[in-house]
Amino acid sequence: MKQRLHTVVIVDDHLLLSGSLEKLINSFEGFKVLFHASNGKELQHKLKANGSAPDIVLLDINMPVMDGFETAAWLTANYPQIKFLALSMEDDEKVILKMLQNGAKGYLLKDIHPDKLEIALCEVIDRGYYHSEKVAATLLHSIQPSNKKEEVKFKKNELTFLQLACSEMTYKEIADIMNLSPKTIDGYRQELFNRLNIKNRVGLVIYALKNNIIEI
Amino acid sequence: MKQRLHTVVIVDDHLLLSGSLEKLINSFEGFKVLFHASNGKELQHKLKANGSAPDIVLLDINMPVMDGFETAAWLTANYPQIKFLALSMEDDEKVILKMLQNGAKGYLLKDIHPDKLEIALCEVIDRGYYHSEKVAATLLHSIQPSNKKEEVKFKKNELTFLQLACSEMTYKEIADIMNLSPKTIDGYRQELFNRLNIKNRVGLVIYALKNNIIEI
DNA sequence: GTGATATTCAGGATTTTTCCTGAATTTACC
DNA sequence: GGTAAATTCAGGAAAAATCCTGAATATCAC
Repeated sequence: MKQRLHTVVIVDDHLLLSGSLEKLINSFEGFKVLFHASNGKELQHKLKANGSAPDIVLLDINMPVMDGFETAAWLTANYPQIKFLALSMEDDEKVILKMLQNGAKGYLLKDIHPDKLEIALCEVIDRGYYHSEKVAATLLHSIQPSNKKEEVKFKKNELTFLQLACSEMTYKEIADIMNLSPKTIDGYRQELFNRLNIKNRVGLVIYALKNNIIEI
Repeated sequence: MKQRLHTVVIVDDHLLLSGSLEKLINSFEGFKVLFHASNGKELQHKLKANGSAPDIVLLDINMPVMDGFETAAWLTANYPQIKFLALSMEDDEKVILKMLQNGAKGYLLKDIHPDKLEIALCEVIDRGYYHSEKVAATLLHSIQPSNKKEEVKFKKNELTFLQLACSEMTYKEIADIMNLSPKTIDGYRQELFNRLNIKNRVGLVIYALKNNIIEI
């Protein structure tokens, strides 16, 4: 005979995906979707309203209101018994690591084959986690060449300056906004040029974009 | 009694979405998914191999190998009897217009409710097209203020300069590469500043990024 | 406190960017 | 050919960015 149904909750702002995912998951033997939420806040409310917690949460990362990172942290803190899998489009190494650090039991790319999803759900139930070859490789890679490129950290003022430098403001105007002397701003600039190994302000903009420090 | 089944083909590189979409669509009355393709090239092959053409194609826009625009043009040219709906994450006005110009019978955002998909499919069968309120509004907007912001075109040299300006090179270095006097480059710069209404080189970089003139 | 370190800021100089005007040359068109 | 328009380029100057060194101040550990 079959064991009881494992319950799943889907958190994703793309209704079309979450809706059709539900059909797919319900077609798997032994799994049933309890409900959806389109962001973390909604998940919080529905979990509180709904008495019973699901076995598994499928958690999208890119969401409005309360994104996957926050939601992951909250789930880990408040519902440690719920196992959740991160669901995302891109395989950004930093993003993967952050989600796993926040307690995700696995990381699924949205371009996987549907059969893989069934495998992943079963493995999470049976072994407590699921890691695709791709993610496993990423994990391996993340610990190997860590000595090569050391972490670049920014102090709060440096970050503010970096963001403001990606605008049409002059350094003098930036100094006014930050309530600092233009000479201090010049110091920030010089320090960043050295640390990031760039030659001019355009380099700053490119760096900020590549490292997701600003959006355009 | 029910009329014959309407056939659907899904073209999307996200297997998870296309796989679960299949379940969803098959659950709609009167619709059946024939097959998937993960890009335009694959669709071409499968259409040729498969004798019968589907009634409807759901066409993702962002795909590798052969994207939605190319595929749309090819479908319109070679299979005019197939009605296809564009499927996308973003509601970029230019993208919507381009797909509709290329023959799409409608434009679906991936965050719509699954019920909307059923409505869209039925309307495409019955009326030949489907336009959500959002897309209809975009269409309206695109024809109204068209007189306000006129098209911005670039000459070949201007474009080259614009791209090179988004680097750490000085204008003198750019002039050397383009085999022109630094004063000519200065002329390009000034002309672009005026036309694009920007104040400095950072503005150029931002403009180039926003308008997909460069990639980072 | 006291020394070490980090932060803020100045002086001063050079390079680059930005701006304005106009001239020489090329191209387009009738 | 001749005229209009576009393109290329110069002179010259002000503003901004870039670079280097060092000093005053604040912060922190002990």
